[in-house]
Amino acid sequence: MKALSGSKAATVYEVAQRAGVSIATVSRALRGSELVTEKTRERVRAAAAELRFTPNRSGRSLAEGRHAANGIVFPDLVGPYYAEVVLGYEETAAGFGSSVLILATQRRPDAAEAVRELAGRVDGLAIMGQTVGDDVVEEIAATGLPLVLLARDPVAGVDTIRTRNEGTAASLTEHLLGHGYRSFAFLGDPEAAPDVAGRYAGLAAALAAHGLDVPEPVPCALDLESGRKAALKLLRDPPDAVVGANDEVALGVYLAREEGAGRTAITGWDDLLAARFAGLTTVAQPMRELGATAARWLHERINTNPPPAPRRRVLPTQLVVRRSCGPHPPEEL
Amino acid sequence: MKALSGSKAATVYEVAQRAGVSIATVSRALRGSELVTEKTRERVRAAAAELRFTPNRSGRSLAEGRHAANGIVFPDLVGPYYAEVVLGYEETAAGFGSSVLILATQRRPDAAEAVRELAGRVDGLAIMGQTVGDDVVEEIAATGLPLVLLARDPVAGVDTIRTRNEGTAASLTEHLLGHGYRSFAFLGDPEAAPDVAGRYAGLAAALAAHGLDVPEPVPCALDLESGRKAALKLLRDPPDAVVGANDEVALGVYLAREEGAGRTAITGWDDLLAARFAGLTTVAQPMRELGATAARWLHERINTNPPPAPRRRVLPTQLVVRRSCGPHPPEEL
DNA sequence: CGTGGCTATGAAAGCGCTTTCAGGGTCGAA
DNA sequence: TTCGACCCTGAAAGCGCTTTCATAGCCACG
Repeated sequence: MKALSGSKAATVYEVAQRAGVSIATVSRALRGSELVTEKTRERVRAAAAELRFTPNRSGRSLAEGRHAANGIVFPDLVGPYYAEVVLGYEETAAGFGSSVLILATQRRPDAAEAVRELAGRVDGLAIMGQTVGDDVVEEIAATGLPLVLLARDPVAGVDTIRTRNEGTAASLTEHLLGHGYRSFAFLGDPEAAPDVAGRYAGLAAALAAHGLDVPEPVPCALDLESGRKAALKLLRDPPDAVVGANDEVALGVYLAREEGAGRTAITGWDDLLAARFAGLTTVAQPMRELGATAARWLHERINTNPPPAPRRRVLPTQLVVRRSCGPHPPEEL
Repeated sequence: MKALSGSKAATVYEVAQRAGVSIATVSRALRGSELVTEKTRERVRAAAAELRFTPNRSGRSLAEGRHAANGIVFPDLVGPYYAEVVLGYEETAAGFGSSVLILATQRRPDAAEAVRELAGRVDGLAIMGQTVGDDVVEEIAATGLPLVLLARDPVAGVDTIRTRNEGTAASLTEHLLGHGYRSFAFLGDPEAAPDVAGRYAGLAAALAAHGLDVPEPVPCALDLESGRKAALKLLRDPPDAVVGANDEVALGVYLAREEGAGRTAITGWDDLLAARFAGLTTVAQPMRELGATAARWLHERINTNPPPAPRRRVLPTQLVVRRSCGPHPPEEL
C-alpha cells in the first residue's frame, strides 16, 4: 500500500547519519531547540538540505498527539458566500499555526462518512449549514472533538455562530412596506436551510404585524436558474414585491423580469458583487468574520482546560438598499 | 505538548480490549477485511461505537506510508475564480479518496515556509499562480513530491495546466477593432501574474498586427477599487477601449465611467456573475475543469510507477460578448 | 588535581495504526 | 481416530517523529 512513485523521501534517520548525530539531535536542531550547539545545528541543516529532507507530518502529529490542523465542512463554494467564510477561517487558523482541511459535501451521498473520516485528521472542526445531520454532529461532539457550527441551528453543548436573519428580514420587509407594497412572495425553501427559515420568518412576522397576508414560501433552490424558473411562473400574477432567499435567486427573478414579466420589486440576500451591478436591494453579511470567529473559538476550545462553556453568537447583518426595490425616495409607488 | 481539552480519544487498544480481541482484529474488522468473522466484526463495531472510536489518521498514514491527502496553494479566494478551481479540485480529489488541504498565501511573508510545511502533510500538491517563487517549486519538486502548477509559467519537469490567454486576448482585440476602436488601454500588471502577461501579450500582438500603437500597460491590482481609481485617471483622456486584466478591474472601470467619465468600451476576463449583470464583455474560463484536471494528474502521478513524463496543457477559453464593448451589430461608431 | 555542576548529545520509549508471520482451531477425508 | 488443510486470530514489528532520561564531557572552583 506504499505510494508507488518517486524515490522514498528522506527521514530523520538518514539526516542523522549524514550529519553524524542522533535523530534526537536532528529533531532538536531543526525545531530550533536551545539545546543544540550552533555548530551542530548547522551541520544538521546542511545534511537536511542535501537530502532534501521534508519532515513527515504524520510522524510528528503522532508523537505530539495533535494534528495542528482544523477542518471545515461546507455545502459548496459556489457563490462568494462560503468562499469568504472559508477564507476567513483559513486566515485565522493559519495564524494559530494550523493547517486547514476542507470538505465540500456537495450532494455526496457519503457526506457523513467523509465528515467522520475528517474528524480523525483534525484537532477541531467547523461545520456549516446543511451538510450533515444533527445526529452526525452529536456523534462527533460526543467523541470530544472541538466543534463549532456555522449558519446552522444549534446543537446542545456545541458552539454556534450565525448571522442575523430574522431581524434584518423584518427590517427589509418594513422597507418594502414603506414603498407601499402590500402583496409579497418569498422564494426559497425554509425547510432547506435555517438561514432561509429565518429570513422567511422575519418577513412573515413583519407582514403579520401589519395585518397583511403572509404568503406561503415558494420552494426554490438557491441558484440563478431555479430563481428564474420560479419567477417566470410567479410573475404571471405578479405580487408587488418578491423577496428572494439569496441574491442568486433574486437575480434569477431579475432575469425573468427582463424577459417581460412586470416590474415587481425584488430583493435578495448576501450582497454579492453581482447584486451591486444589478442594483439589487439585499442584505450584507460579515462572512469573513464568521469564518474567523469559528477558527478563533476552535483554537480556544482546543487549548483551554477545562473546555469553556458552549457559546452562541449571532453576527449582525446590514440592509443594503438599491434600486431593485423601487425608486427612492418612495413617493412614486 | 498534548492537546489540553477533553478526555483523550479512544484507540484501537481500548476497542480491542473491550471487544476481547487483538488490535489487529480491530483494524481488520473496521477496515472491512475479509479475514474476520461477521460475528467478530459485529463485536468490534459495537465496542468501537460504545467508545466513540475515531481512528487517528496520523497513525494510519504513518503505517501506510501515505497521507491520503492533497494540498492546493492559491493566492486567495476573493472572486469566484480561485474558489471554483478549488472546488473542482476538491471534488475530484475526494473521488479518489483524498482529503484536501488548502493554503491561501494572501500576502503572508512566510508563504514559502508554509508551503514547505504543507508538503510534509500531503501526497501531492497543486500550486496556483503567484504564490511562491520558482525556487520553492523547484526545491519541492526535487524532493520527489508530485506537483502540478496551475495558471503559472512552467518549471522544468513539473506538470503545468493553464488556460488560454494570449489567443483569446487577440480574438477579443480583433472584436474591439471590428467595433472601429483604434486607441486602447490595458489595465493590469503583466509582471504580477503570467495570466495577465498573456492577456496583455495577446492584445499587443493583435494591435501590432494591425499596425496600431501598442499602449504601455497601466499597472493595477486586480480588484474593483484599484480598477476604479486607475480608470478615473485614465478616463480624463479616454481611449476608445479599456481592456481590463480581469472582470473586477473592468467593473471598476465601469463604476468610474458611471461617475461621468465618457463612454469608453470596456472588457474584462473571467466572466463573473457580476459581469453578466453589468453587461460586461469578457472571457469565460473552465475553472472547475482546471482544478479537476490538477487533481486527476496528481492522482495519476502519485499512483504511477515509473512516474509519467511531465505534461502541459492549455485549456480553452471563450469570448463572451456583451454590451460593454459597444452596440452590436457594430455599425454605429 | 579532584569534584560538582552544567551542557550538549544519545539511547530508547512511545504516539496509533497496518500488516506480516505464525499458530491454534475446526473440519473433512482417510 | 488421525492427519492435513484451511480459516481466523494474535503477537510483534515498524512507519517517522518527539521527548524523557541518562550520560559523557567540560569548566570552574576548592
